Formats: sequence, structure tokens, C-alpha cells
Amino acid sequence: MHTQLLAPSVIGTKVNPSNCPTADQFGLLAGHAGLITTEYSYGKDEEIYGEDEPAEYVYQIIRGAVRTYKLLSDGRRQIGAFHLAGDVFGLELGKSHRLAAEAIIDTTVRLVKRRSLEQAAGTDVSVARKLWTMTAGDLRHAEDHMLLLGRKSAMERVANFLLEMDRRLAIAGLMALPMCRRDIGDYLGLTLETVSRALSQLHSEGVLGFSGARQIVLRDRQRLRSMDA
Amino acid sequence: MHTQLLAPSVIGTKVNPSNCPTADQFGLLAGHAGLITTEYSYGKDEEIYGEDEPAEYVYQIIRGAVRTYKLLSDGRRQIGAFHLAGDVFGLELGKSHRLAAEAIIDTTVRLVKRRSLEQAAGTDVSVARKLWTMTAGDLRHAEDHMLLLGRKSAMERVANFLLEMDRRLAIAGLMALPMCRRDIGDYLGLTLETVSRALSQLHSEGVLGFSGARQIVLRDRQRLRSMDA
DNA sequence: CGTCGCTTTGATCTAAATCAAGTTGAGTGG
DNA sequence: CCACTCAACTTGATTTAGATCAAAGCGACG
Repeated sequence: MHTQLLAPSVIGTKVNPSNCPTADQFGLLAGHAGLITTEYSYGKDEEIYGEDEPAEYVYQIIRGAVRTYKLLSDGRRQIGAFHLAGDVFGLELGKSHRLAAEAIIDTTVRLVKRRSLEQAAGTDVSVARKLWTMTAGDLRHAEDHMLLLGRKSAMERVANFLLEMDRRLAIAGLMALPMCRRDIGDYLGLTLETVSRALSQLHSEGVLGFSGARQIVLRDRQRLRSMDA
Repeated sequence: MHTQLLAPSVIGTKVNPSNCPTADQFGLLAGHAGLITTEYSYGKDEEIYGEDEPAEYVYQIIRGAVRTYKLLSDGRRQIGAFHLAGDVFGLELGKSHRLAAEAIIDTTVRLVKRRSLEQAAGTDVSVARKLWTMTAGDLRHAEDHMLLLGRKSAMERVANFLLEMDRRLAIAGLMALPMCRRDIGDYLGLTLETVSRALSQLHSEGVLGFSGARQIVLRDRQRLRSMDA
């Protein structure tokens, strides 16, 4: 999860046209001329793929943000991860996607045919290892998130979320969250009201500042870390 | 998680001595003479490895049962998975184990040096693929478990647990659970009392029968499936 | 500058946690 | 073989964190 194939400095900058075999944005996967990549854009809330849909492509976010999630029949939703610029998502070993994916905001992705990746992995051990590394990264995130969902309090979950997002998308100390309170709740196993109340409390305690509901400045990361269980 | 390298029929039967290069219990990893395997036994509640301890070995359960878990500083525990006979656990890509492991009951494992597995993976793409497959299996389980922990009710969690254990360890319709109610609670993100109450209710509804607290017979799997959200 | 979706805040409810006894039964030693 | 013991389990009473229900703010966008 959140595996960065792009060097951080490349995020948000102009990228080379796709299909360019000399481009190195695809990290260890670069230089494999057999990898066919294309670009595609999705509008806000547009589905990228559904749960259990055949997994034909692997995706890397050029700009935007994506949520991957599972639904129960009555509409309850668990978001497994948020994916930001540079992140790869949709990598599967089995036939189909086990979580659905939607664009949180307007999003542009690079697509790689899964078949071409597998072929590259079959001939180049470093590619195979890179794929394993990406899956292992997703597993690490999921293991941490199980602890959060099973055993942490609402405030601990929200503190953890803020520190995660601070690490992943803060620019010059400002966090511009792409997702709404309901998304955050569905990621943390809480309701949107509980998320809002926790944020309000942290605001009143001076731990964070708002400039609009989704622009957050962390003012006391140490305090936040002490709250994350 | 729960990846079966052993054919089901082999589980619980006598296994060949380790270090035997012709043994096929190690599934796709067989035939790699470079794989050094040894056996080791752990008593009930004995630690196999701790969280963040260097990951030197990969383990396969010959007989017994293991829990892998994370702890918070105040003692709250989240069990990530239960591992039963035939299952492989402790496979890591990074330097260290991200969950601790303990024997639930007296347990014998086969150990494989992680270094030797990596070496085999470097020369044989089918081994590399098998390792990726095992990690991907663990990830699938974790993704399903996040939905359970984040969004399912107590009864839904217990129903899910019973169906999982029924599938994995029921013999002749009888489930002999190796773990206590507290372990089940820490796996499902519940207290042991809530687990006990859910089981009692299922018993009173005739969905299951007990012969001792840990010997369970499922009498209405269909009903249980309908309760699992 | 009005509208609608998002967010906040308040009041109330409830599922599960916590606190508290009992009960059971597997293992031990007499 | 029986009785004792102790951890595990069940069950009951009460509490509570977070959910749910409800009503304002607010702010981005047309």
C-alpha cells in the first residue's frame, strides 16, 4: 500500500509521456520495454474497478487520490486504504480485485497491463521481487490497521490517521485532505460524527489548526503521537 | 496466512525426517536441496518470536496451533491470525517480524532458514512466485478481517469465526478449538464475555452444540452464513 | 448571493465493555 | 477412583464510548 514508485520529488511535477521506455518513474520496473503503460483519468467519485472484477491492470496515481474498500450488502463500508500521488494500487495475484476502487477527487492514473508485469516478473527476478515487495507493503499496512480497528479508541484512531496523512501528504506543514469525514470514518471504523468530534476536540486543545474543514495544520505532533496508543 | 503447503491428507500424519531433499511436504519449495529445514517444539503459551525481532526463519506447523499478534503498551492485544497444522507463518520480506508468535497449545514446527528461501527464490522463479503467493494470501485474509473489525457486529464476527474454524479444522463435523475465549475475543476485537454470550445465544437457538466449551458442532451452517453479514 | 452538500454540534440511545459473582471441568494429587 | 483446585467459562448487573437521530452553520460553486 502506498508504495512509492516515484521519487518523492517527482510527485506533483510534470511526468514524461507514457510508453517511454527510458522513463524511470516506474522505479525498478523501468527499462522493461515490454511494459505497456497508458494514462487515464477519472472524475470525482467515479468507480475505477469493482470488488471481484477481473484484475486486468495495475494502477499508479499520477495526480489525485483513490479509496479502496469493501461493502457489506446493507451498505456498510470499510475503506482498506487511501492511495495518493505516486502510489500503486490494484496489484493482485489472483484473478480479481478483492476491494473496489473509486477516485476521491479528479484523478489521473498510469495503467500497466497486469499480464505484461507478470511476463516481466517471469524473466526478471528483480521485477518479481518488486511485486512481492509491494504486496508485502500492503500487508504491513493491513496488519497495523487491524490493530487500530480492533483495539484502539476513537481518539487514538483519529490521531493515527492525522499522523499518517501528515507523513504522506503534508506540504509545508499543511495537510490538504482530499476525502470527506464519512470516508475518514469508513477508514477508521467510526461514524463521520465521531471523527468530527475528535477533530473538534483536538482543535480546541490546540493540537491542530483548521483553514477550512479539510485544510489542517498539525501544531503538536508529539502530543498526537502520545495519543496514538 | 493459512497457506497450506501440505496436502490436506498429510496433515496430522507422520512426516518424513527433516533435511530430506526428496520430501514433498514443502509443496512447491520441494526439490531445493539448499533448503535447510529443522524441527522444533514449543510448549503451550511459549513465545516463538517477538514483535520486531529479526526474522531469521519461516515456520510451518507440523502439529499444534499458533497465534500471531500485536500488543499496545497497555496490554491491549490484536491477534492477526490463528495458524493451524500445515500453515506457514513468520514469512517476512523486511528485516523483522511485524507480529509476535506464540504457541496456543504444544506445537511442533518445521523451520526453514529465511536466507536459504531467499536464495532459492533468486534462482528459481517458481519459488519466488510461491513466496509472493503466500504473502498475497495473508493480505487477502487481512483485508477480509479489516472489514470484520471495522464494520461487523459482535454476532456477525462470531458467526464468521465459527465458519472459518469449521472450514479449517473441523474433523467429522466436530470442531476442537485450541484457543480460549480471550484469544477469540482478541482476534475478533471483542471481549471474552461478548464472545461467550454470542456462543451461548447460538447454542440456545440450536445453531451449534457443545461437548465441553471448546468442542463445538455446527448444526446449522446456513443460518450461520446468513448471520455473517 | 442562493443553494446544496459537507461539517459541526447537541440530545438521546444502545451494543458492547466493564465489573462482579457463580459454575464448570480438566488436570492433580491423595 | 475420588476430591480438590484453579483457570476457563458463563451469566448477570451496570456503565459507557460511540452510534444514531436531529438541527443548525458554513462555505464552495453555479
